[in-house]
Amino acid sequence: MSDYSPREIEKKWQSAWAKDNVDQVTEDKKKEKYYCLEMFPYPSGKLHMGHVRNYSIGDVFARYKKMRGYNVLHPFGWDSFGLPAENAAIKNNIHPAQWTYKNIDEMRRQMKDMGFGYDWTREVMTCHKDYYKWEQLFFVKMLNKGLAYKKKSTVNWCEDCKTVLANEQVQDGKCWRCGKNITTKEIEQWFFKITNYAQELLDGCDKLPGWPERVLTMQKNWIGRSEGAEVDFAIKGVKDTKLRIYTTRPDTIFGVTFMSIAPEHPLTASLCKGKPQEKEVLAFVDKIRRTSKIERTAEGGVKEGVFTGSYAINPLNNEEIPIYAANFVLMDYGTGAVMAVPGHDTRDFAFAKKYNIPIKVVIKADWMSANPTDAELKDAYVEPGIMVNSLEFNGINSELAISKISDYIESKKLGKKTINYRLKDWGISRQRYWGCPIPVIYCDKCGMVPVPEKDLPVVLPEDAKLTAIGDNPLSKIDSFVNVKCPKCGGMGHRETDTMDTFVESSWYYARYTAPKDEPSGINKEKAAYWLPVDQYIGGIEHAIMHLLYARFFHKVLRDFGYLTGDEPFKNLLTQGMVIKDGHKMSKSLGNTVDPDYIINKYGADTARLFSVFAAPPEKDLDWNDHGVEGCYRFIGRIWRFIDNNSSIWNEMKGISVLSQNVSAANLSPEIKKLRSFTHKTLKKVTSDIDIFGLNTAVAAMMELVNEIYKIDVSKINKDDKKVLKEVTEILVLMLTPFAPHASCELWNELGNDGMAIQHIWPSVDEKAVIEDHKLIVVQINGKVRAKMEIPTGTSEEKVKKIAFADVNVKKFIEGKEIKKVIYVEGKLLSIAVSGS
RNA sequence: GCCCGGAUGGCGGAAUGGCAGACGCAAGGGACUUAAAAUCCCUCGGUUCUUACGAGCUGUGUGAGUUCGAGUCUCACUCCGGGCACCA
Repeated sequence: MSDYSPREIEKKWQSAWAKDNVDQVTEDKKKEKYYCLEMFPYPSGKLHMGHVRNYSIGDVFARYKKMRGYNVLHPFGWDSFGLPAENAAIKNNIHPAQWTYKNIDEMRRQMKDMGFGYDWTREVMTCHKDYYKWEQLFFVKMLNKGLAYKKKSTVNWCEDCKTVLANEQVQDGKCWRCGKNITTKEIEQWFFKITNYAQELLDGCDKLPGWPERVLTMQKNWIGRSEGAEVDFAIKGVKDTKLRIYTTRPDTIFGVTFMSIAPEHPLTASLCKGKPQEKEVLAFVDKIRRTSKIERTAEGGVKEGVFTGSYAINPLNNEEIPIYAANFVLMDYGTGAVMAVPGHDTRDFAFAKKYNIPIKVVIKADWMSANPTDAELKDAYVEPGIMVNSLEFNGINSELAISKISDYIESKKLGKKTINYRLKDWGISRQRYWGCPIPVIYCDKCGMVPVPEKDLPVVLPEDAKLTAIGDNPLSKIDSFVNVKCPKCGGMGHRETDTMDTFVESSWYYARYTAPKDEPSGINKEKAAYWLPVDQYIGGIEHAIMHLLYARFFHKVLRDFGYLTGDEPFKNLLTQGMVIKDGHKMSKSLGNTVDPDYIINKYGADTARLFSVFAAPPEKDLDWNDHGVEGCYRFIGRIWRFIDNNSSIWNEMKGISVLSQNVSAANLSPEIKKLRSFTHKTLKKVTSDIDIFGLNTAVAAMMELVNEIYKIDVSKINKDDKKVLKEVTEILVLMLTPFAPHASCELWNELGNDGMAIQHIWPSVDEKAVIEDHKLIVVQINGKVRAKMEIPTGTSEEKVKKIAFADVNVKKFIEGKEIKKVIYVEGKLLSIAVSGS
């Protein structure tokens, strides 16, 4: 063997693996399955270190599981629809498809250079009709079930470019292309009724013990279940119309001193009609309508409102209360109208102070008087307390009053108890070209008609002219738009909206189980064998949207009979970002590191090793070029050790030594110690990988190599050599998931046939791990004063006796009173003393 | 504003309530070499005392607390990062 030159051996092994199809899997009922999945990438053009890290973590884990004997599904694909392809198309005058496929080819080459063990026969590309036609089928089914529907909704709109803008295309409230202030526009859009599943998605959070707690917390908060009541307030001087509000605090209803309604509320216009305030209110509504969604939420909490001129009547005490239109009330949450209680809500309090609205206390804390002065009431009192100023409810606890008042409201038919969710339906319409066409045709006679299953896929036409201005390019392709109605045969026109790319990534994990399958898109038997995904790995940025949408889709596909089980991902690992120079690595900041450079200089094994060694997977990784060198040296040290001792491996050729029962009698003490250390390391590496402690697993292997280097190989006997081979084999096998190329090479160099990656994971010789001596630390008043090597199993009495005989211990307890002695078996003796 | 994280040497990081700083990087020293690179070995939180061997004190963002014992648990605070849909 020669010097470690990674690129040569990596190419050699990559082609050997490909030739033998080592990573292809089929359903095998005899083996336990394991589905390991990393989030698929958007083919932006080049792999970045974030990808390298994500896929290295996944590959270590998948290879480890294979060595543990599982039937491992480890697939890969491309999330290949989306906005960047359209932008590139406009900028470089290249078709989005061409740009995308070119990027995929380049990135696939890089992925293969990294030596990731994917079953490439299962590769999917979401922009291919063989993938998205199934999505169109699911859409039609959802439409028929009422899970897909259309409603009016607002989008960012640039008046100059006459185009809809994604949030990303709005910068500081301005159009990124022309710089003009953007406005909003109401258009008909498609939605998925994810809210139908709100409760199940919430309940499911408690059935996912393999997910990080913080991701579940975020999802729960996002779904945002709240219990409250809807109450109808009459409007003074208006007969049939009532103003319906939603509140989570019915206990504060006697403290209402004004009402806030959303500017877009359908009643706003009529409430101010003919009043002196009409002009002002309409101007306010117009201003809010024109502010973009982003701006409106990014205003930094400036609360604004105008009095509409109308009054509502509190149904519980008949008080007249002014109605305000307010910028902070949202039309798409609750009922779009809020009863405002400044005495017990901080936001209402601030608003009341600003507009000089009275503040009324209805819940009293111990320190409060029933009618506190302004000086006394510096802020809203939001805690529970005793009810006051609330007629027959006075004197009871406010928490009890919530249900009492709700019951009262229901019994008097003034409103009803309700459960609300913050979760909104998922808007999937995009006025974009590079996406999955929504399979619907509009006919003057028959109305909206879904495309029949036999006519799917609705193929995205290739001859689109992409520009940054004007309507969706699809709407300008006559051959696409003008089609016959599937129902009556008369002329109709196609829907030109395409779907949000989150739709593609919501079910790809299921498609991988049978990626070529016809005619249903998901093969039930194969999906049932492989799903759920046992380990899902991806960035924390997908903690809410992607993961929630995929969970939703899984439930929908389950209800359609495609899938079994309620959840798609059993265990989830959210990995941190790759940081350089204090910032997230990104093209725009110019602090990217090219993986090709690392691979060419140090090899894929080093790149893989470093990306899992430098930080624990869940944490952000601070990239440092020097650190890479250390991992390269580590592989080099193993390489040289094996190379320098080839005579030993030759001598041992054909002798199986792995985890043998070695008779300790003939071994020299150092070798005996080394064997024990090796099995301890194996135990640690195994349990570390199981819990994704990949950085400490690598550190443990480095320690083992340091120990191996302490052995003087020239002085060891024949039995010692056997053990040395065992030790080295265990090391190489442990290294295999991390650095598969070098490991395969070294495995053969040790005189073994076959591939290390197909070898079974070594097992721990528990006997070798047992220690005959234990190190006992002696603490006096919490400070370490002595360390003692004591034979394992020594009695507490004897340990104490030895400790108290220690010179240093004596020094620190001399002349002092011993208050307490605590012994922790085989570990520590703690002595508490007092006095001087 | 709300929610979720985090803070340990010059740096990345390690530590079931039990020896703080494993492992790696950087730095310094030595061996090998004509030399350099590579490699191999040693030292490496701060500080005081000691010729030395060594011994002591101090130290995990700040301040309290619980405990024989706290980086780890509790409370209050400071700073940093991430997320957000002003949620009635």
